[in-house]
Amino acid sequence: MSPRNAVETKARLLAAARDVIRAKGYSATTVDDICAGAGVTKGGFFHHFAGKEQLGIAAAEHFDDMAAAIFAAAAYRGLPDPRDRVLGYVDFRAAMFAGEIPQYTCLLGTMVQEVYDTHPAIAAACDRAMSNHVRELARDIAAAKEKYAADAAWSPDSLGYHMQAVLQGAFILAKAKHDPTVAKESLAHLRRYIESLFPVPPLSREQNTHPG
Amino acid sequence: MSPRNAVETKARLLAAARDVIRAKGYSATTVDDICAGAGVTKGGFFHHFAGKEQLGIAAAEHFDDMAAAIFAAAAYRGLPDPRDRVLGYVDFRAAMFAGEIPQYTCLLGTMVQEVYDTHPAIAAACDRAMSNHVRELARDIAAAKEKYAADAAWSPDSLGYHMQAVLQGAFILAKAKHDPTVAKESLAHLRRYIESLFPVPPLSREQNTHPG
DNA sequence: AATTACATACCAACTAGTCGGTATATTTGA
DNA sequence: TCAAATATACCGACTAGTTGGTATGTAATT
Repeated sequence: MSPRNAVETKARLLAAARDVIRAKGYSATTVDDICAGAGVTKGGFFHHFAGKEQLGIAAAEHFDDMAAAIFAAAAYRGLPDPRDRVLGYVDFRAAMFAGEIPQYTCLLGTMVQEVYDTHPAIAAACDRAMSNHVRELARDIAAAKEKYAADAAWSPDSLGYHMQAVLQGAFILAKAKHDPTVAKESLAHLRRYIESLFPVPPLSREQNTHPG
Repeated sequence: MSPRNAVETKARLLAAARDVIRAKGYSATTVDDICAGAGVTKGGFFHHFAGKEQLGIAAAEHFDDMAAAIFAAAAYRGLPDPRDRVLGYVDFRAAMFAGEIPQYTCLLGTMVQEVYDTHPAIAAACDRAMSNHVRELARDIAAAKEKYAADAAWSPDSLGYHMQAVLQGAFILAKAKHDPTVAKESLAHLRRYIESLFPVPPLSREQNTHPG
């Protein structure tokens, strides 16, 4: 809360944008909403951002950075087998479905749904952020595929995007029902699918848990 | 375009709402937008709807009715085997990913994403419409499950919702990329999953295509 | 004649963005 | 070292335009 700290004020504005937009959507959130959430006046807002659209772009990039940090630090990332890391990602996301809806839903999907046609610059920022996330995920997917399903026809990227699709759709279900139960069941289906894509050889399971 | 036809005017307003909201989102579409799309003035709009929120609710119900008619008339509905009908549904939806984005995306998912917290009545209408759709779908799923995977742990409803989740997520991917390619690949993953859920006995396939 | 189905004109509230001003840092100059 | 000068960070009132909604009028239908 220290005043006259530009980086911190900007961070508060971005955090407020992240929370308010996830709760009300991009179009319905006013810059006054964000100012109130950040404890800044309009003058301060427009000192840091050229306009509402610029804030949307910056919020998408900020969200990507935050997400990257969270997933990089998650425990499942330390698992030796890439198959376990991919499944661990799904479990990690499933465990997030708790508390208030705006806290676990995705700013990128919420924004791009509304503005894909009216604000192409925001849509492009959301695409970049989502693709960054998929790229990280696809590294583990590619490693697991090489180990357990080298000849399969699908690409690691397509599975990474499919996982994002299930997540985004699960968020919509949770919003429609004001309840994450059905959304979590959808993630359970996704997990079962991924398990089936990477069949574990019954006898050599112990050996396969070794890295490499 | 015949004037003084109340039902047709209301239908034009609902059609305009369906198209404009899918293109711009609920919050960003003004009632003037809808009036312009329907060729009606504001007085006419407020004669038919008590307010913008009432229109949103009616649009959700209208969308459900329209979708029900489309899927009831689709060719795959005539297939004798329920497994083929479930897979036929996925193929039917995949084939829809063509043309302009607002023409194949889902009004319900678009709206509920924005208004789940600010307009609970609209969110409830979207939930009802989506659940109606899933209920129809789950009838075929239940029949296929009884025939091919009677002992499986998942419920027909949960798979129906999972299929909707993949579709809703695929729409978001298509919007982010302004391209349906990745979205269609996600549906291909969904199809592969459903195939694996209903394993066809290798020798008795001919017999199994008989109804009953 | 009465009701329905619209059109037109209008309003109060709200919205993104502007603008002049002020308080705090930071740099400069002696 | 310490002002003076300048740049940065932020405030809050204001504006031009937009928005959902209303009040009133009028032509067609019953």
